Amino acid sequence: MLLIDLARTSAAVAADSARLAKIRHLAELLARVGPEEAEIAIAYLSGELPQRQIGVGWRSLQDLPEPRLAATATLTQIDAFLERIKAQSGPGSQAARRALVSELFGAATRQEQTFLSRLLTGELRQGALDGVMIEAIAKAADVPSAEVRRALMLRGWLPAVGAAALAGGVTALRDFHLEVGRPVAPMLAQSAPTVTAALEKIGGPAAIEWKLDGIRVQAHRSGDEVRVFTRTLDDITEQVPELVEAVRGLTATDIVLDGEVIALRDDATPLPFQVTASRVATKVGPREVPLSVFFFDALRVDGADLLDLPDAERHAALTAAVPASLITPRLVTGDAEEGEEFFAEAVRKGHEGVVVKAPATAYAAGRRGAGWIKVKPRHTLDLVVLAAEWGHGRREGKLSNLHLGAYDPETGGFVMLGKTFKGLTDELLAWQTERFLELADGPTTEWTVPLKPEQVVEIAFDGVQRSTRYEGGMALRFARVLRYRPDKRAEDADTVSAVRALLPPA
DNA sequence: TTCCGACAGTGGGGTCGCAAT
DNA sequence: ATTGCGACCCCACTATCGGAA
Repeated sequence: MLLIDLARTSAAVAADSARLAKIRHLAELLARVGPEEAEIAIAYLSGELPQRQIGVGWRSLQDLPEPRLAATATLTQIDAFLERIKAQSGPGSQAARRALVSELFGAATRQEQTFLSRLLTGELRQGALDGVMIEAIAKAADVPSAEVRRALMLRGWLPAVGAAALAGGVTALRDFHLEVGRPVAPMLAQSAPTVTAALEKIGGPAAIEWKLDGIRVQAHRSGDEVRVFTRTLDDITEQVPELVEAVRGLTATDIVLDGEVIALRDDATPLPFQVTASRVATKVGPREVPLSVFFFDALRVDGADLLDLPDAERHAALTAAVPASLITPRLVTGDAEEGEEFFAEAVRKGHEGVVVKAPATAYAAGRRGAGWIKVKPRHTLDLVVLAAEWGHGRREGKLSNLHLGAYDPETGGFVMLGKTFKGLTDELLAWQTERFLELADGPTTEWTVPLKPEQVVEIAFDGVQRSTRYEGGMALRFARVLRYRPDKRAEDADTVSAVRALLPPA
């Protein structure tokens, strides 16, 4: 199959807003692709690469050669080429990559170039990724989409699942099983503003667990062999020896556990997320900060798969196999007041919040099902918009991303604390574009419009963290817009010292 | 007919490793 | 030694479609 076939399908998918039409376009193409190229086609059309990453990002795709007129490249050829690009390493590798990228794009038509650069930068923008592709595979292979979804959870890689479905139907999909050593796509959580709201959503007693601000891990053990994977199924075994030892210390030898690694102080309160992230990312050099691990789910214990069991039964298996010191604190209750107090206690101890879990829910990966609901405290500040950036994609032509500042009464100036683009409705985007063009003041760059510091905006965020990026030495975590405050003047905005007071101890 | 679950899109700060400067 | 890029960790929110109610 030719790359241009995929590029055309992608364009057709992008042109139709209806999801069913997108699925039809994708399924039609999948029906035509041969077994050798099925994985590549599914990967590309769901915005992924068989190589996963090849070391080429937006910057490497800035100056591309003129396109050709004739499209001749096959999927197999493109795949082999990307493999070559990925294989470059050592001194001279960046130049070699550039040369190969140039060769690849020089042999492509304009439409192929567009498709390839979007694919390589991870911005396919066709309104279809894994979720829609699952439906397209189900349609093309004439199998229930639930079967595709389940196989994906177990295998963690949709192109492989899709190729199997196209070649062997439901029978092939049912051949995917939980394998110790191969990571399962992790179950994710929705969110709610309060524990009370979360309990209402679940509609009965629920398990409430501390939400630790660390890194999600899935630990597999078979005999003495232990492997540890992240949320995106990357293998981080070498970076977390403490976790490996903890799992080796269990009596169960055939086990798959879900949990969180985190760096704690001596008094068991959590260190900032940055500390945990730094420790886990470090492959070479000293490991001064110790890591702790807390498990909250068991997917397999002593050869028994638990995925389809309700949460309560999986947790019973977890407590039977793992000592309490390695299990996330948990309370089962239907009482909202008791639940709120448990949440407050977790927050008092410095943790991120809680996760509320419906007792009957099976382990379901991929979808953010209503089985798990996270609850975190929310802070707010009134800040001043210092600049705005032009948006991309569906926000093109709109001023989208805001630079946020706190008031400094000592200088009469403003200290930048970060940016946000979240929480804006289309209406608000339109309004702020007009408003900010009126406030524009100073040298505009290609993307950024500096503003007179007059517009106050109420911002929600999860916390204040230390920053080397901003002069004030602080940045907001997960900032989002709540509403504009036309009633406030810039001098009425929250002050730098008020923000500093929210900074946790080092 | 209305409601709501699931999905895709739009980007945020921070960290590391690696190659180039 | 420093800088820039790519890849990864954490992530919130809105718009939209289409099946459920």
